[in-house]
Amino acid sequence: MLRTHTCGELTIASAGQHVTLCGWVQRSREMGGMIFVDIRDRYGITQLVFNMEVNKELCMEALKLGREFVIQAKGKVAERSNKNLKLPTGEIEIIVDDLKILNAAKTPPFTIEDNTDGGDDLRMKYRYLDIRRNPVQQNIFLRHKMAQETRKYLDSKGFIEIETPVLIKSTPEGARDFVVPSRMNPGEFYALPQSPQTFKQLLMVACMDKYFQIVKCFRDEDLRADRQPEFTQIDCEMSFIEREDILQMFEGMVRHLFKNVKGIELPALPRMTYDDAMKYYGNDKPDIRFEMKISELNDVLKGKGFKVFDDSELVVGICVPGCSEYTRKQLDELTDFVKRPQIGANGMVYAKCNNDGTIKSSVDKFYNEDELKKWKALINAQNGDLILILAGEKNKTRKAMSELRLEMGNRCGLRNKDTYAVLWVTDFPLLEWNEERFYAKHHPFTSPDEEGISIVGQIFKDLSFTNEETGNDPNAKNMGIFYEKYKFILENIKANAYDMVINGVEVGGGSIRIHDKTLQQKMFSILGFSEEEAQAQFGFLMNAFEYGAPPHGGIAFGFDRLCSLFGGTEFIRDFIAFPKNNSGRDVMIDSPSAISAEQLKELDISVNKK
RNA sequence: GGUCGGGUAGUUCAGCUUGGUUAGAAUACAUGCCUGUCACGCAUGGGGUCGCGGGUUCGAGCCCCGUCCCGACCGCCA
Repeated sequence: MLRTHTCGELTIASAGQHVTLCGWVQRSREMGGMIFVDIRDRYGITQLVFNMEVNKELCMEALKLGREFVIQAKGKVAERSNKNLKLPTGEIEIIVDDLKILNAAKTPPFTIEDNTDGGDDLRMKYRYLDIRRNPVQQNIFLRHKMAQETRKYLDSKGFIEIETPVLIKSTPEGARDFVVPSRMNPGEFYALPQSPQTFKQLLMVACMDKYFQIVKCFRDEDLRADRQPEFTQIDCEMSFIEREDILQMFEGMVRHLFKNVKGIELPALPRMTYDDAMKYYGNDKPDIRFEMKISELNDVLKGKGFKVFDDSELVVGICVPGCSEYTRKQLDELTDFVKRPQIGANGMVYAKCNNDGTIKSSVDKFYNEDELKKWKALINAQNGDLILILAGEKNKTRKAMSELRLEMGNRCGLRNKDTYAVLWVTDFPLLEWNEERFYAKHHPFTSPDEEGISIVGQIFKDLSFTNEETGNDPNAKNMGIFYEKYKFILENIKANAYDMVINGVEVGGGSIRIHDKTLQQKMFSILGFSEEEAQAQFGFLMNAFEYGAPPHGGIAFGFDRLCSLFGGTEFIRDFIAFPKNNSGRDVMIDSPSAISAEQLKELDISVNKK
């Protein structure tokens, strides 16, 4: 060992000991006759002292030290005459008698300090220096702790960790695949998994019963602050269970994590249906750290001659507590906020519930004081509150109001990052209509709820939904006829699916899966797959279902997001050792990059030159 | 694919509204002084392709057009 101790462990109790420390030079302070050098490693910082009068030669060595030099220092632990109570090791220092420079260092491009002067781009380029900084280290330690506690909990519940392959098969549903050419099979490609979904289901067929994996997944879609092209999931699946078993098991997991990582005892998780989430929060991942629920106001506000409301499908309002004194300027800001193209509202109506009981609105022309009082009652506003109203097409208006609600939550300081509101959102729609066909909202292996299963059965029975009738071809006209006939019914089928939401962030989602080949085939039909396509892409799964598939279901958590939430930010990049930038590039290793003509030839691939 | 913001010293930024002297500050770095500092202090100094290309103008860091890069968001993310 090159060291006897780390830079974070020596205290007054060690005074008098002769020790050897290794680490990086944080900073040196030259005082003429004395030199103080802070030496840093993963564990902390310790002060080294050199004295001109005691050992001039050693001081001359110490003067050569620059920031981030790697050194080994031997010396005696001594109590400081001037203690620094800000440091855990601040009561002692090392009176150095031997100093070795293990490696010199160039001056780093940014300061290695908690509040660095480096910008994001530069820090990513020199991520190995960035990671030396304490806040980044803390994030990485947090992630480690989260992973260990996750394993501890799941292991204690009898889950076994099984690795699934990374080189798999491209499928048309869902996100774009990252694709890997196969040299041995020219012209053919593997795909990297978007999730180990089908493999974990096959493990259930294989009697593994309770499976988990902390696993990298890949999606070739545009990035966000909370989205990376490669990310980590806590992927789980169980057999012989119902929805309730999964909710209990993983409520237990998140409670375990909060307790053991954050020291927080979480209350029992509330549950909300998707329909209620959309109605009251305008969003399927509501932030319930604060109330400010959305009220639907059609009954009272429509039909009074205000054309904007009268022509709207939906009029919604929120009551912002204590904001009746908002100025014209602030209200204009909010109007601009909701009119931004990303939000897309046409305007905003407000009503101030003044402290004296009067109400002043932006539509006084159309609504008298009595009408406004009805608003106030309907929305349950108090004197001093501000009512904000948006109107328009239902989904768009809900979405806009959701954004406005979150903005007002921010403005009112109701979205504290140290407060955690965790809930389950349940009963999602099974299918989503998109222009010409249905897509699975969760994924095509999701089971409809009990009612949905019988509806699907009924549809196929009614119709004798056979190949002759529809061709089972998504492009065929008769598929269109099928959709036309059953769109409304299909749209309203609920999935046996659930999401876990923390502070307005979807951290996990799962479902009870289909384990019956026939039902799975029907689902693929509804999604517009021909029998041949379904067989070609998912035959391996449906074949497996013929050999005794147990009822099963599971869930997957976005591990990076979970870590970032526990760390109090929404930037998952901060919790990934080597993240990609906005354009999917790793600026440190400069990837992706071109490959050689030789490699291309071996892979039988040609690239279009720009 | 789209909207918005940004790109000026090693680094983080100011300067741009209203074009005009040698482009500034902080920090980092270098040198000197300093025996109890710990964001040490003091003094001195070096350091600039104002992202790139074009245009307008007597004159462009500043105005216009294009382009590249970075960030946030919308679309997208079963």
